[in-house]
Amino acid sequence: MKSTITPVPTADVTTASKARGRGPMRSGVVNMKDVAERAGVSTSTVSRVIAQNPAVHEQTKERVLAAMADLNYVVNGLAQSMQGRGSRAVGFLVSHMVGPTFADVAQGVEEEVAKLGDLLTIITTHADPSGEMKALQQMREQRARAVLLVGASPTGQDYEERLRKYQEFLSATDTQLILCGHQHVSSVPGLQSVDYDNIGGIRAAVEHLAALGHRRIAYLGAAEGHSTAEQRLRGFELAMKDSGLDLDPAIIPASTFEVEPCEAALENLVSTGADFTAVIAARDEIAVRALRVFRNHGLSVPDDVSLVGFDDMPFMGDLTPALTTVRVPYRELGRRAGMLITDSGPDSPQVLPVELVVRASTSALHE
Amino acid sequence: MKSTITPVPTADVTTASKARGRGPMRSGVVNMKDVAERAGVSTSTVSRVIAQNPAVHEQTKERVLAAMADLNYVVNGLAQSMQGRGSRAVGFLVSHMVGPTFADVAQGVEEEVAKLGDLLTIITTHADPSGEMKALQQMREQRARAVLLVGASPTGQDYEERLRKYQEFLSATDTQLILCGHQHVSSVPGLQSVDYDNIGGIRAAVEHLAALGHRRIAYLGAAEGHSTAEQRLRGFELAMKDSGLDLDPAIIPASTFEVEPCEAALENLVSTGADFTAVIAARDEIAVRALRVFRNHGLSVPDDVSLVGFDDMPFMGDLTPALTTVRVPYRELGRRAGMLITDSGPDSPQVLPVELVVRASTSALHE
DNA sequence: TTGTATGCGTTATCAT
DNA sequence: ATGATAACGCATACAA
Repeated sequence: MKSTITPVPTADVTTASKARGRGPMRSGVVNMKDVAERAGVSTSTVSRVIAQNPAVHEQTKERVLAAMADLNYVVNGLAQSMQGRGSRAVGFLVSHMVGPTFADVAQGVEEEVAKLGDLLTIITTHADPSGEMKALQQMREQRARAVLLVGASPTGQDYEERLRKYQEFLSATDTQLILCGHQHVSSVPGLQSVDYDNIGGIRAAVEHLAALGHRRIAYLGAAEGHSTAEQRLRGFELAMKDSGLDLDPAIIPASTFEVEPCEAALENLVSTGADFTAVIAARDEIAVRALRVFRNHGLSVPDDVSLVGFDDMPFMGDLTPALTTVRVPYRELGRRAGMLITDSGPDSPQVLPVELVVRASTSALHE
Repeated sequence: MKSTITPVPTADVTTASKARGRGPMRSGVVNMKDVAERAGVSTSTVSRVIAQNPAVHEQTKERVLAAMADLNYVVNGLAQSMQGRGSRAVGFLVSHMVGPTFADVAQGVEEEVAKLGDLLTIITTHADPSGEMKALQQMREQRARAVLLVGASPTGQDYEERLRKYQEFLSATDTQLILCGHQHVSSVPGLQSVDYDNIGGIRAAVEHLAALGHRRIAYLGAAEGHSTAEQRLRGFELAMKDSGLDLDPAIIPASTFEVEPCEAALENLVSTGADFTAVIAARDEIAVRALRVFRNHGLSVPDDVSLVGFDDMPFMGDLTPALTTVRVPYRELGRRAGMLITDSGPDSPQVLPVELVVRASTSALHE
């Protein structure tokens, strides 16, 4: 029968309190050498047992395993990572951890990288270049396998320049850089990306409204300088043109991707009696505000005006009226990004399709 | 003038391709020794510069800094951590990364631990003991500073036993175990916890309804075996008693904490003409379904029946009618957990207060 | 102020 | 099948 020693984890180890000369103190945690001594073998053998190396005698292996159990041994992953195989960290950089879209993307990534035993490290950058650099530096120091830049970014030459710097920055530690939920940037060599079809989503919305007879479609969230906002706006412009509809600046108020300014802009549109029969909101959160504005003004959705959102956030189908919106496969987006890291997906830039979910907030134009 | 050498990160390092005898191959990444040689100093000096040790001559320091820049040197955080210096991992274990509550808690934790330079590692356990153990093992191997068990859990002796095991398990690597969003478990010594006031939240809901004249209050989400569900149900029972109201099993259908069964239970209640004037849903998501059921049956909220939810998820104020619900400070919950790790908060078990947000779904009982 | 020597815990190579 | 040894990259005690 096996011995039933109850080990006291951090104490009673042979060398625990050994008086030593130089260098830092022992952590007090059981290490491989302790196991080796207890099992009467060398550390090499212990290492082999851990690595499941078959070239270990069955009996020896059992002795080692027993020693490990007795001493409550836990292999040091940091030391393992130092042996060249690289660390198992995958960095997930996001401006803020906000809402279900973040959660879905993160979940998708985790599902994939966990398959290989990689660890997802999430850092918020506060939408700040210096925060971004700080996070990248941490990921370099951790010798991360990959870093995901998740979500929208400022647009323009500046940012591409920054990405280029990031890419070079990370190359010093052989860390892969991946854009997730951001249009592909071809000017940065070696930069991979996974995105979803913003343009197609807005196009679907426009075509849906056009098919219902709408010709005067307002757009909320028209903004420059924000990658996602620009993509969606561009989609709107393209689709309107392709549908033979007029792009009237009067009902495409320039604002930001934020909720408040859009609400104010719509408020203004409604108060001044602007001419439109439908509204496309660049984000569900804007659409929700629009709903509120219309209600305040005694306007009925969809009888007086049709409304389409974007993202299909939770509860959008539970509003009154239920919101017609564009569903984005955020979870799948994360999964694809993860597959890029684990080499189980194609290397070419991916753009995931989105889907228009038609609900009650849109209806055919009367007469 | 300084030299303007453009360094090629992973190549051209003096010892990069040195033929060697034993051990693993060099990673090819610039290390401290490379920097030391280039600066004409010892690695000790380089180390001191990195550690901001003031006992380094200004000129020497600049030479070292220059060498680091030239070679594109990045300190190895893993090696640092092995000396007890570098940043450490903080594990965030959650069954699924779902919704804004998860995101808020995680954001709160990150805010705090980032202050010490620690890294937040998020792992999903799939509500599965073996997944939990796997995650704990990974965190031990990473020598994590702390592990957070986030969210509800199964209840019962079994689970407390498991927690005890977890605690002992993690003690082998000096890793702190913290419960977050779960009632304190005093039977496990050394186990810390941060929770919010489920009981008080439901009590506030009951008292609000009672003040409005309601006496027949139904409860949706009455379930055993789920820590949060049990807490809230217990809060309901206590508050009803304290308010002098009857606990009628007929309108407290036993179900689960899941949405579907609760919806079915309410459907049944309504169809059979059960006697109640108000409903408390144990979660907002259940409340949303209740809204749907009432609408389908032509019942008006709050005219025919008042409704209260719990969590104050996004958009609850945008429903029709706007939902009265209990707001939980999830972000602050995360922050407190983080403070436990960084030792900037009290060690005693914390229970954060919640707040009833009164909106349109509740109203005074007619006559 | 700086360098030397040693240790952190692991794995890979070579030799037996 | 097993062990001795030399890395991995860094930090510290001590000597100078």
